[in-house]
Amino acid sequence: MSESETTISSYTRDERESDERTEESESVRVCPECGGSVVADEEHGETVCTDCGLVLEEDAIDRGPEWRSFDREGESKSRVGAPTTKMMHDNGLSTNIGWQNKDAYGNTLSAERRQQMQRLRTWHERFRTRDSKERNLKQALGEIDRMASALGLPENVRETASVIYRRALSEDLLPGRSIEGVASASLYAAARQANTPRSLDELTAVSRVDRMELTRTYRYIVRELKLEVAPADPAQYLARFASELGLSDEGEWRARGLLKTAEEAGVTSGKSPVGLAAAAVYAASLLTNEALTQSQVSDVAGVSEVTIRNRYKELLDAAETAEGTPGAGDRSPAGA
DNA sequence: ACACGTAGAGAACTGGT
DNA sequence: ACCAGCACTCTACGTGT
Repeated sequence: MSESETTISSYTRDERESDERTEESESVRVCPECGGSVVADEEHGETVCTDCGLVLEEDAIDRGPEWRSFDREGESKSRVGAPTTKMMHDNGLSTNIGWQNKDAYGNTLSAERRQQMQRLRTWHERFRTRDSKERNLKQALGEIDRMASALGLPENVRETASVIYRRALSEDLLPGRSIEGVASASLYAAARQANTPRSLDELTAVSRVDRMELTRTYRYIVRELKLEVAPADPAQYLARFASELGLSDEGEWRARGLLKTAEEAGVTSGKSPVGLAAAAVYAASLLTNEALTQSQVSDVAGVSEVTIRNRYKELLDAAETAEGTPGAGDRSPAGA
């Protein structure tokens, strides 16, 4: 793969350099003022006369190649080519034999040649998706794409689901499980990781597997792949909520402290992170006399007022009990 | 208007068998 | 592997300040 890559890119570079040379030689003109020779100063984006210094054109656009390499040092500066994607079983890097039945010069092929090409296409396709894992992957990614479309999930979720599925495949989690089941579970996990969760019911509505198999498979792959679902840290919501509600820096700081003490007191386990963040913001607004209402916070955070009510008292209680014991050494596990 | 509490329903996870 | 129970959240409603 890397061989063909370097071949292609070096070709591209040569071609571009020769293009530049032609442009340069064509752009030699004569100065209308003094009759001297005119050159393009590409560094400054100007076309100037070398004799009298008259500027004929300025702010020229440099259409040449970039001189920096944005990927790896010393490699091609070319940006040509489609992006690779995990959504295709071969990362979108495969080649295909064209369908037009024309040769490289655009001439139509003879009947004999056409038959030959057709056979080649068939075999090429067979080799491309040769072993069972590749075929498996091809089918699964198709499923993921179909379900994601039906659920209106964005592309990054599909990418994530594809990656999860690939990991499941490479860790041999597939035997004994259906492709559709693992594909559905991957998508479910991906949607949750991307903070655009879909409920199990929504997923089973578009999936070919029933709800039980989905939950079973989902739990299995989460455990085996040690996936981090559930956005672990409530604090990551704080900044957004605080700015949308116009909470002061002081308030945001106190909210962060409330979450920290609550976590150390072990009262956050099992609670929804969004609810905790919302409650922390509300509680902090009370402490700093900023008078945010529960419904304001509820609107921005997307959790009910009831949840805020239930949580914010716990947060304040935890903060009070922690008042006397500023134990920094104690670190209780938040997850369990 | 806002804060607060409660009841009933539903969804997702956990543990027992 | 399956099922029942559980803790949590939501909606809806009523009450108090």
